[in-house]
Amino acid sequence: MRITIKDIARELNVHHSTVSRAMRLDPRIKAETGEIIRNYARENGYYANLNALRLRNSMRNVIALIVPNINHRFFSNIINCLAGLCYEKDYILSIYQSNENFDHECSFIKKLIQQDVAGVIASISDKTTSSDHFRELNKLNIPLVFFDRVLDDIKASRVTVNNREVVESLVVKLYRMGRSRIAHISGPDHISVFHNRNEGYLSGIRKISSDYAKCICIEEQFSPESGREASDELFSQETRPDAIISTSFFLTMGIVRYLNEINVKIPGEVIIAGFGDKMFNSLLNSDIISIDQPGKEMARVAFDLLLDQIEYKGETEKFNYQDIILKSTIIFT
Amino acid sequence: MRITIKDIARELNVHHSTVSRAMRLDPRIKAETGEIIRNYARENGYYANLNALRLRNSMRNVIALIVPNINHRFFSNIINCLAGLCYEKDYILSIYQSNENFDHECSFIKKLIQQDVAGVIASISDKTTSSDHFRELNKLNIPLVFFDRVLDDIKASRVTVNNREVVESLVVKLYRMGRSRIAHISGPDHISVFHNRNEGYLSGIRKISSDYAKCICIEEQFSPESGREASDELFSQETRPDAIISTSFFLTMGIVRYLNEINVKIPGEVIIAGFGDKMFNSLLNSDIISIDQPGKEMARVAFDLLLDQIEYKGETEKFNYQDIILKSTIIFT
DNA sequence: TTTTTGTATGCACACGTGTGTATTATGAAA
DNA sequence: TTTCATAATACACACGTGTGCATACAAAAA
Repeated sequence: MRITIKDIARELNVHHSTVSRAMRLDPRIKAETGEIIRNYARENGYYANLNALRLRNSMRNVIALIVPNINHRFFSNIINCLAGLCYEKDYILSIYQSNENFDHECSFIKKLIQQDVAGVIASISDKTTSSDHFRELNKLNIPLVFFDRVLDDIKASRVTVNNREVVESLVVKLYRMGRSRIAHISGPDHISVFHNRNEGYLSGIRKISSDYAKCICIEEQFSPESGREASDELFSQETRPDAIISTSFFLTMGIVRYLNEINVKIPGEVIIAGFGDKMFNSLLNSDIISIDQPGKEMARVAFDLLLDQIEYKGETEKFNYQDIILKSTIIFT
Repeated sequence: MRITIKDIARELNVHHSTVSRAMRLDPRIKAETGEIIRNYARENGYYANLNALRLRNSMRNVIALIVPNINHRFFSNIINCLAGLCYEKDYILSIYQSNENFDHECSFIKKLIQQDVAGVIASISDKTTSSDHFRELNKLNIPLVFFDRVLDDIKASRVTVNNREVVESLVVKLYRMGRSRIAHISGPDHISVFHNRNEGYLSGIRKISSDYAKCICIEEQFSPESGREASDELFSQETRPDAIISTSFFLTMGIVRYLNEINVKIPGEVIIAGFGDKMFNSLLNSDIISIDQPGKEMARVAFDLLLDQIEYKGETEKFNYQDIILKSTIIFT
């Protein structure tokens, strides 16, 4: 199959260690011999076997990424950024998609460990409640950084956005814009992201002392349909909302369509604020308020934190895990 | 660091080969001994070293995927599907993003070879004109399948969609709908996908014997801005189009916005047909005709073709490379 | 008891590389 | 020619695992 240093050695009647040294330009090999060997290697398409190298040097140059779903703008953006960063630093990025499946997530951890990865960057599935499988990484001192959807009870750095604060301040801002019946269409409360948004929502409602507080947590996969159903629930009640905060673009799609159908004016009768790209939100209706997540920055910070852990050589117990909270921005125009 | 079979062997006063056999449930190891060993291994968190396994068994369980850009719905959808397929078949999917950069693509090939991957699935960058770097894979008998954006002069299977036919038939259909000034906003002609669409366009125009034929090839990255500029070019000429075929969603965004601004009615005055998700296209205007790419099927077929090559044990020269052309569907509603 | 049969485990090598140390070859000085 | 220093290369082992074969030991048959 592939040619090895032993093949070269046999062919040129030298020892394989000589070939090895020649390839790494070791000065102990005579220049002339080195030339001959390297030429032969080049001409015969020699490639060092990475598995052997890794074994020999216990080399780790793979960074693993676990995400719930690649086919999702937020995550594919993160991947895009991480891919670039890894390329620069000569790491290989191995991507694992849990598909919101807890068992897959567990089995990935095992594979990662076997792979002997340098470190793991992860955003947990929406079924993940226990952190036992991740704790396995701790045991083996494999660096771990969570982003966006995080677990708390485990040694790891975390990068999140200020979900709590941004929703709270959004509620207050909507109140100042004259809205007091503000609804919230959110995700499963056991996921950190949505939990924080829910908390922010409630705390905002308390601040403005409104007696209208409706928070619908969508448990299934976000889709226009579930967005539509949630809005229908809100609008079939006696008191209707005059503002809705939506936690995902696909939900917002359903909400906007529903409102169009029942002829409710945006933003006149109901203001819509949704998490996600301004560009995509404005496709639905240019008056939607967008809460933009700093994906690029998140990737950068997560990567840097992971590298810190990878390069840290001191006592494990003393490592200073970081908990970085980035700011998302509310775009009104 | 991590515990090895040698550590276990030393601890339990047996030979490491005994441990190895015990772990693989070799019947030659006494049940009782096996139990003791496996228990010890479990309790002490033993994980087989994959690099050693790979070296020992010249095991290849990594499939590499090269794509121009992960953060793109078409590709992220493909990745999503491939991730699932790989998971089922116990392959690890290693994803490389060329970022439309030729040098990155070349350097990836080298890394792939070193990695000793089982096979490669690739969609080339828009800068790639030579296939020399991919030919390196041929030399080493590393299975290769192209999808969507393919190279011709190389031993590989290919999965594409019937770009030529679908655009040709679309032109004819638009003609039957009463349109004769059909424009085409496309991508770089040296990329197979766009080349075929362009050919289909021209051939369609010939079929309907129209004397209006405007094909604008966007060379830079697709964006709403470039879509807008292209439409502006079309509409600032004396004869205006009454139908536009757009090659990408982001272009379509720009086109639709431009038409809204200059108050041209869709589909009354101009019919818009765009490649991409029906769901996204209809966000822009529910009357847009969508040309849907069978992403899931493409992933499935590419994966199967790759597995065929991987599992093929006969003479390399005799392998029957496939050239599969899938059908994209035109969605009118 | 000895021989046979079978069972349980150990030994040695292989996979491809890299490196400390030993060995040989080369040339210069004695 | 011998001796020594130095340059050039070979040897042997290690990384962690798996496996054919040899060995050891026990039980059953002779």
